[in-house]
Amino acid sequence: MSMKRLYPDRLLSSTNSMGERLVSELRIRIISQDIPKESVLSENQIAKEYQVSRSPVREALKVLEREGLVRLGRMGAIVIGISEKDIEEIYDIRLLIETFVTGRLLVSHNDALLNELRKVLEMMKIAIKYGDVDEFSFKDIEFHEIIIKSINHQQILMVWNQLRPVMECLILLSMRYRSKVNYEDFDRILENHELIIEALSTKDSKLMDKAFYSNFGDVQNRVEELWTNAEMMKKARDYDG
Amino acid sequence: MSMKRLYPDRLLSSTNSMGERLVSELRIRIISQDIPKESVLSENQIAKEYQVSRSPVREALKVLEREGLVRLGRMGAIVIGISEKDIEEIYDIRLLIETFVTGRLLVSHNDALLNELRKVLEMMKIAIKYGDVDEFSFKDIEFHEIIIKSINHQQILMVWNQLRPVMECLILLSMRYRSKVNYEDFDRILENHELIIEALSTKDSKLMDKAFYSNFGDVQNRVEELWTNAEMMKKARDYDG
DNA sequence: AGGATTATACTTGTATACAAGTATTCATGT
DNA sequence: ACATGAATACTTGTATACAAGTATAATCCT
Repeated sequence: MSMKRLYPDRLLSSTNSMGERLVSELRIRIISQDIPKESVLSENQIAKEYQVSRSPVREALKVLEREGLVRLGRMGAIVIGISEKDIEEIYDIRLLIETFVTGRLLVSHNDALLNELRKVLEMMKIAIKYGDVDEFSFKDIEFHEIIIKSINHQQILMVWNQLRPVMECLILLSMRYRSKVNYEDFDRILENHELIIEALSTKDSKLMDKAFYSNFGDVQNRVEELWTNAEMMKKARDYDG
Repeated sequence: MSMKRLYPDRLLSSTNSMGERLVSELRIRIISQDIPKESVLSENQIAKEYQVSRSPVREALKVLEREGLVRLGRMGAIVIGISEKDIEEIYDIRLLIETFVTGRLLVSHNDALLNELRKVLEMMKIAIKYGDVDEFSFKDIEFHEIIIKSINHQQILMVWNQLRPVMECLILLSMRYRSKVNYEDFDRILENHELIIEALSTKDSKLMDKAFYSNFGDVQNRVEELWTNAEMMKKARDYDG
């Protein structure tokens, strides 16, 4: 790949195939509107651009189709991208998942889980202390993923896994943007995660719902403008740590 | 493809590529345990068996991996298959989806939806009257899909779409099995669908929940033994209308 | 005989070649 | 000038070829 890469390398385990890298790179380019909506991509064109053959490109496009980011027609892949409605809907699903999960966690106590969550939260604090926004984003997702994995529900996990990559991009971009505009937001995000741990530890279901709900509000509402304002999105794209 | 095909042709629109056909065929073979769990499939082996090249096979396996039916390792694809826990979990998700959807339907009245549901229900009755179990199954799924699609929630639809093919197989197999063992089950399934329509039309949320819940119970519990008993599964596989 | 090492037959990932179909363009006929 | 049709340059879907890696089997050495 020749051009500047938007997706951070460290999130790609070195064993990943070219196809998987392509997916990550194309995904964030589409979501950040570096590849504009309704543009048409062809396998050959992308293959040429990234100096690879059609095989991994084809693979990548299939994945992006399943994530709803492109529509594969007979004549090229049409870029759908992400709308504000999509983002709302994604958080609908996330709320569904997390409500389901915490519902099950109320009846099973699990100290190991709480410990791991505290560990990740500490890491989030460190990350933000040193201005490592990408790492912060990654750990944020990991925090929630740990909770979801804790109930051992394969199908819920699959739904999460389908959503995860897109959400990762959304969070990554919004956090990068914040880091230049609303740095104090991070404190509130951290507080929210404390609240989640608190709710899980006391098994207070109302507190739990409140914590998740306000977490979504925090993560999402504050940067609504990001998704419609091209200038702001450019800032988020051009972030380089 | 040379051997007997388990997946009914008519559900494959003729425009489908070889890869998509392969997916459907492999999926039902895995779920019906015609391909046993923990067996190892290689791209070359399947390609040879179905007289196609590796390209469509590779594509098919990737899809099956996303559905959790196989695990793609460095050395062949290991068949995971479906466990009873998986089935329970799938119906967890389905309940989540349908509860979410009907929650939204309570505030928006939609006569066109009800009409379409009645139409499909009539078709289900005809199908079963003439002993067309596959068509009955297909219409059953369509019934629920229509409801889900009615709220115009892209992400919910994507979750449904991810689940749909596997569920289609589960329903297809269980219905085939019923048709030889518990034919009267179909009447109760029809009644349940009447109940759903009734609940939707009166906007009775309790009735709605009850209808969906008992529908799941009906669809699922009665044939639990199917998924553990190889003989029964063979019957369901060998169904030929 | 038994353990290490080379050979071999597999596996996937990627590149390339070919076939079939579609949109565009350009020429041609009136 | 304009509609019609043939040529061309694209597109995807599939098949095949090659490279790199891995497990199994055979061989060799002690």
